[in-house]
Amino acid sequence: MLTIGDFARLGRVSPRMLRHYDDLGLLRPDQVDPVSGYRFYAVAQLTRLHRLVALRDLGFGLDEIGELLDDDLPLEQLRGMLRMRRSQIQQTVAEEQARLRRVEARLRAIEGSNAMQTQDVVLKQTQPLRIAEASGTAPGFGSENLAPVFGRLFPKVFAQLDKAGIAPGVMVAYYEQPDDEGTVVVHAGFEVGNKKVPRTGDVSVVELPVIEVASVVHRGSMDDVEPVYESLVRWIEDSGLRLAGRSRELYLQCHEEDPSANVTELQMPIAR
Amino acid sequence: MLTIGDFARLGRVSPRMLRHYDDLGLLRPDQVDPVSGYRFYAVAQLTRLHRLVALRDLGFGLDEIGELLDDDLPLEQLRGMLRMRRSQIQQTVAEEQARLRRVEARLRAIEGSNAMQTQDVVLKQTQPLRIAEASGTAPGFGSENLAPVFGRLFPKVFAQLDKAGIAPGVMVAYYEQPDDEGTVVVHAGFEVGNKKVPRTGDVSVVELPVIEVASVVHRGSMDDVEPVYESLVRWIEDSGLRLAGRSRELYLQCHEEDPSANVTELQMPIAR
DNA sequence: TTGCTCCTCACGTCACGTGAGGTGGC
DNA sequence: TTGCTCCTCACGTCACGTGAGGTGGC
Repeated sequence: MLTIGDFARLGRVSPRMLRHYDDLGLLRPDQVDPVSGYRFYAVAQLTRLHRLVALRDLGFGLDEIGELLDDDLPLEQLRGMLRMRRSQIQQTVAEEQARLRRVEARLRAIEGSNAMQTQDVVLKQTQPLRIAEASGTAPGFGSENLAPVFGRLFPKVFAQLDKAGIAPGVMVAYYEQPDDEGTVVVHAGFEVGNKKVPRTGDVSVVELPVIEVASVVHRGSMDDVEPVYESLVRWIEDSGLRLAGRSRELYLQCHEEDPSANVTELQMPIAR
Repeated sequence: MLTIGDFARLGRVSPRMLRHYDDLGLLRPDQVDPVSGYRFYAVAQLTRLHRLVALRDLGFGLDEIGELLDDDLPLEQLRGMLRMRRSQIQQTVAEEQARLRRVEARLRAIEGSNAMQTQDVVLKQTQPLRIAEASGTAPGFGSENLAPVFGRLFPKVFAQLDKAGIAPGVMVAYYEQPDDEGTVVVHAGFEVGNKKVPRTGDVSVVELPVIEVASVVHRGSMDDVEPVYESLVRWIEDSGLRLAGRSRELYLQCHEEDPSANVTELQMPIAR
């Protein structure tokens, strides 16, 4: 018969763990002194402790170990739990490897001294977004191409909403894949939440799908957005991800008079 | 100015998180209503939230993020923290992959239906072990070869300890690498803790090094140990580890009259 | 009035580590 | 008497999730 300290040394665990396993009913001492409460363990119990530790080292929680220690656990259930554990670990490994790629991308970015730009890139699901929008075409990207199109589209949508008495939400633009000559279809409009919007010829209501994006917040004029997009694309490639479509832009704060105070979120759809 | 709910939706976090970051001083609201305690955020604060989330996604703790969000953090320190993070993640990945191999080994063991034997294998550091021992040679492994040697060695060491008035601890044996003809040097003795043992010609005191072992508890007669050793070796190979020396045996419970109640721990040194 | 959002506690999570405060045998 | 071991609470860990109980504006 062994004291808790001796049994703990034998099993290479702490006495605290043995008390914990006792509390949870996973490994009861062979005997307990009714007066002092001292726990006494039999050497033969080392088998069960060993099994418990082995399962813990496989990453099972103590609640699962409670089931697994059951002597007449059906083999099929053991197999099932091991398979589940396997796929959980596989997922953990994949996640940590992706995280590792992102850390390494950041380290490379520091060397390349574009540290500022990649500080703030975040992977996330987009918020659900229901917008009233109009579309048009621009001969390419860049403020010089897009500004005139936005100049037509936004007021048009705004006027429609105003006429219907709907307060517009955040200003949004998104793009379709440009054709071979670089011509790009531009969608521009405002978030409308769940409000009913009368349909007219030019303005339609679209629910943008919830997708996974790499997102970065740009502060200042959209004239200066080009390098931010560049580093966003580089970040995505550096992180071992793939671009999966054209970007969305959310003009979160937009003052004509002071573009330096503008805040724009750039979202690029990604795939793994 | 945004309420906490709006800002949370924008940043794809929960209001609870924003309150938590406020409590920790990581992201203070732009304004707080002194009467109601309502928090109000500026759109421009999305930059900082984004940076915070990005760092969190790299696996930094919130205490570290507190340092990293400091605007005039020296570049060298940022680099240092990223490198540390990288090596931590690399270690996590390595550990999880090792764990994955062990789970897969268990699954294979189930199919091979030697499930019982591999249930209890555990990786651990050996306990510090100081023993009084004598050595001899046996023509090979197996009870028929070892029993006569043990029959000479154990009584000899026991007698020495008895003469010196020292209570012997657990009975231990370990082996050296067998030579080409299979002849093996056998060491056998008893744990003596820190007690002083008089040195004599035949009995010497040895501190066994603390090493990493794969350990399994065998119950019953040592005549039946062979298949246990076999599955232990298979487990080691299956887990992607290497054998690194000969085994130790700890006879934790040893009754001549009822060998079926015996408890023996088998330890095999391993390397990664 | 009913929802909705906001607020501040405060408990729960997971597997223990770490005292605090006290007891019993050498 | 001094160490050593044992005991039972009970707090702390980490980043929040989840009520509970209450308030304020549409």
